[in-house]
Amino acid sequence: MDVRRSTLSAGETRIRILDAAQTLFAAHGFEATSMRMITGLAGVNLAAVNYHFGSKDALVQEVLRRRLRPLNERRIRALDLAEAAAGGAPVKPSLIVESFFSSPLELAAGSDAGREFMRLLGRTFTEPSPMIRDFLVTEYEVVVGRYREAFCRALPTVPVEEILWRLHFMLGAMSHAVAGVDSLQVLTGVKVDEPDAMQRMAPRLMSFLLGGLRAPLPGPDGNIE
Amino acid sequence: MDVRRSTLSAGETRIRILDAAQTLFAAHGFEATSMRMITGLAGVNLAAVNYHFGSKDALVQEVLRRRLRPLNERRIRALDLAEAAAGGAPVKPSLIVESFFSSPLELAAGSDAGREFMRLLGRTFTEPSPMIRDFLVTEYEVVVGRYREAFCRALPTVPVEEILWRLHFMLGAMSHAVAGVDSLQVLTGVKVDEPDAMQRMAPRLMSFLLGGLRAPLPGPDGNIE
DNA sequence: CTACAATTCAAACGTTTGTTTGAATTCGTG
DNA sequence: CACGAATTCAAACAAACGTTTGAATTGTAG
Repeated sequence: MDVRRSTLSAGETRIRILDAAQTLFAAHGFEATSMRMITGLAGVNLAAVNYHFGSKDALVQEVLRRRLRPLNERRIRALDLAEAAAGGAPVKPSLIVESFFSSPLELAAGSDAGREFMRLLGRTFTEPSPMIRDFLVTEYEVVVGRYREAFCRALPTVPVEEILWRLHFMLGAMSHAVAGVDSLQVLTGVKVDEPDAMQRMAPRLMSFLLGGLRAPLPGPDGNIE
Repeated sequence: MDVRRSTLSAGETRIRILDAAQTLFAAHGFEATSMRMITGLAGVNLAAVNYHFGSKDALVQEVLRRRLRPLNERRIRALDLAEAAAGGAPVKPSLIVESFFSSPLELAAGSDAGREFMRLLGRTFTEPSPMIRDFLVTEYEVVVGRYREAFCRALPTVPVEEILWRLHFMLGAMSHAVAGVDSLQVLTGVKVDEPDAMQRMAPRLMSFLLGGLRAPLPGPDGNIE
């Protein structure tokens, strides 16, 4: 009848499902997004998800993996470059931080789909579901290991536990920042929805992270200063 | 048969539901927690939730409000005290930060239930549901307004937008830190589940937040240094 | 064109969801 | 005790969920 309804050009259905799922997961969360919402937005049959991905859980993983894997690969390459440029010497902490955080910030700033995915990813970190937790552990295993080692080499006098705490805090700040967190967005007046919000945020976040990383360690009895 | 099954001493049912719901919401999220799970853990009849709270959404709000309202009231009082001690002069930024963040950290460090609630609250910030978003906006309206004003008075040379960004980042770091974020917890080796994890984390987080707050502002073209 | 594999489709599957009902029970009070 | 209000209870409600089915359609090689 109309322009090729039948011919979805091989793999088109898969991609339309992934795109629709990413949008809806970002907007409503995993649990609150039904298969019918996904297939409805994608314009495909309800059974297509189970045919192409096997289950809803598998679809969730594929939606995340599709963008997260290239993202972490870029992080690895960025660290490779930094370490190569440093010769045998440790990489400067600020450069390590930049290598880790510039990729997601660029992704979020690059396109609507990128911002949408980073918002989804930020929320995914707080998902309690074991299936998602296990998935994230697997996907982040290598990259976190590499960066942890780089930090330890760059800051040999700082106990490893302190480094891990700081890394934990930095991840939280970035994660929340790109996730938008609409509620406090309204309160603080920070509009993360606007297209260029990420470009304006990125340098500010980077400065904040480095400031936190360089902060004095708390004393043994918990005093800060 | 056993010790007063029938006499739940007036209001006991309400509290048992709230406690059970808080535990399950923190463990599985709002959507993934069913009414039958809640009433099952609480040991009450399925219909009790709708009788005492009206709906599941209303229960969610009450679970959050029960602990969040006193928490934000303590924040207000802490700022009142700091401003009174400063006379008419602006309150030191580090003291403002401490006034805002020490209450939730103490709550998280004080008891298992406190840690459980703060974990739930941290996750709640990333909930996309409009009902939860609106609830949070209402609950945080006053306290965020007060602290925003205090920051602006303490840092008159810093543009208000920069202050809001920093506040946004600090909230994110704290939120993620207390929420646990099990996935990266495993990767970084930071165990947030242990009872004394919050006591050890609090001074470290506070130092990180102050370091981030004091970081140099990025240049007009986005350069940090 | 034929035949086989891949994909799409409408329909239905059994469960689980939040909520409601109306009777039974318990509580507070005169 | 006795009464009306408050609460509990087992049972059922319609709706939505993820998934499966088997036939119909489409794509691809021989």
